[in-house]
Amino acid sequence: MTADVPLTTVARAFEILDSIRDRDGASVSELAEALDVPKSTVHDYVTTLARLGYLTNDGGEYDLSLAFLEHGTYARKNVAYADRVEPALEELAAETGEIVWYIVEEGGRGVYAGRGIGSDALQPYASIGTRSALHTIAGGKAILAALPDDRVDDIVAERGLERQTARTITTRDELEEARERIAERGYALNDGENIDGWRAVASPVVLEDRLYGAIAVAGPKNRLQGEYFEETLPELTVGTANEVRLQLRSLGLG
Amino acid sequence: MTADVPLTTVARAFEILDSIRDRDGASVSELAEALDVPKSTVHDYVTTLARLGYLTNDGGEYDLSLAFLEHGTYARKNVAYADRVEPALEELAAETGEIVWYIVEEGGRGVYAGRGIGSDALQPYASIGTRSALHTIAGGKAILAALPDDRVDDIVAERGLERQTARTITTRDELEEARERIAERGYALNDGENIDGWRAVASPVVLEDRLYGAIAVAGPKNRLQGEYFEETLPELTVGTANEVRLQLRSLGLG
DNA sequence: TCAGGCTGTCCGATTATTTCGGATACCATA
DNA sequence: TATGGTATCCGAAATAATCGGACAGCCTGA
Repeated sequence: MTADVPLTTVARAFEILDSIRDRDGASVSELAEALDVPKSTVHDYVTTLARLGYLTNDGGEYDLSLAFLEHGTYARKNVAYADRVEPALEELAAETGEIVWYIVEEGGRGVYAGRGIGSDALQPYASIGTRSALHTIAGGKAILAALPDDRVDDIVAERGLERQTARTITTRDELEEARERIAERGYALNDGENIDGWRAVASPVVLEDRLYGAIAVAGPKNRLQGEYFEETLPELTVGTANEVRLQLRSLGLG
Repeated sequence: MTADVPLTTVARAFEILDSIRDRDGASVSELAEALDVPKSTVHDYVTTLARLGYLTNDGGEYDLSLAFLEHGTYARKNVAYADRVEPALEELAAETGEIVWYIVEEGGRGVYAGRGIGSDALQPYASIGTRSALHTIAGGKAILAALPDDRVDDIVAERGLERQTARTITTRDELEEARERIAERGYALNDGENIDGWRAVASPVVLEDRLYGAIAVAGPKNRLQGEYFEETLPELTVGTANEVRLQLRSLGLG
């Protein structure tokens, strides 16, 4: 049940936090039942977490506090450099009218770390912090193409290649073929592999052999098609990825 | 050293996370020295946190992971309803050209939970998740005016009224006077009480006796002055607060 | 190539902490 | 005022965290 880690108490604390999030807030009894742990034990955890400021307690209903936002914003800035990337995302969003994402790999999954919203953008299906399987999204495929083979091996071994739609890449052969084509062209395309009717174009951000993430433009199939989808958009996306690369270099990274 | 809570192990885990954040990433030895804890103990903590996905480990350098972003985004949506508020913030930002914030009270402090950026906005001094003392910011004063007296007593007892600039409110009498004026007018003004040269106007968002937060417009003193600062901006801000109130009501809250 | 000094990591007995049933207190609602 | 549901408190038993020390890995400079 609890992960096999040195400190089981810490693992349980985060398990409880996860459970509270899944349930959109929860009471002591609710958690005790859900996790099959005595109420008194759950009580120890939630009071500790509440006193530390990581849980709010609204009349016995516990929920995650905004303290996570503080840590999350820090990680976005200092680990993903998303704040430095966002101006370029906004630019590309303004040019295309679509949603633009900055995707970062963490733990073998793709994290949506930055966003730009264009004027024609549809309601986004993800938000900052959302995680997706790398092989199902354009940005993730761009990242997989830029990562060394053995890292890809590890990721596929750990996370698999789960199907999301009829078009999802599900075999290692298909993935390898895609990686080669992406590496050759410098950009990745996605045609309904994650969500039916959605397409995307993505380009990796690589600086001095270090992969930072990928820039992705996403939109509905009826707008992203033909030459625009296959040539214009890739060109723009690669251009933005380059811009971001230079921006990161100017920070002394790489 | 460690807070007086039922589960010291959990407190120590978060202490380590805080310390890593303060140091902008840290190694085992660094943390061991800083916290005066044996290396082996620190090692147990960081490996646990890393295996749970809350720390990244880049060649012995540990740093917060984007997992906090996931939790933080959740809290922003489900605890603060910031995503529902942001369209109105953007509107007000577009109208005024300044930065607009949605401030929420948590643990006796003000948390910047949502943001809209106007076209003339200067580089913001805060970011999403930043916390400020309530009595030093317009949004915080609006919140203090809307909270019941005994809650304010508790907050002042816990957090005090620390001075930030020459103009900061530092006595309970001044605060009480401000609260009355704000409650009467429906909005709060800030004139360099947090940062010299910055002014702000804020209005609380109250729905069926429940206080959700406050809308604040902030900008440089040379732009926010005279009738515009004292009449036009308050009017706009109160209007937006109302809009947000209706938006929250339509969600079935209150 | 090797030594030195710095890391991170592993181990296991000791020790301190967590655990959990049960008792109690609280707070609605009927 | 009783009732059924909560949260909270307590303390002995059991378990998990702790920490010194041993080891391994990795640079750096000779």
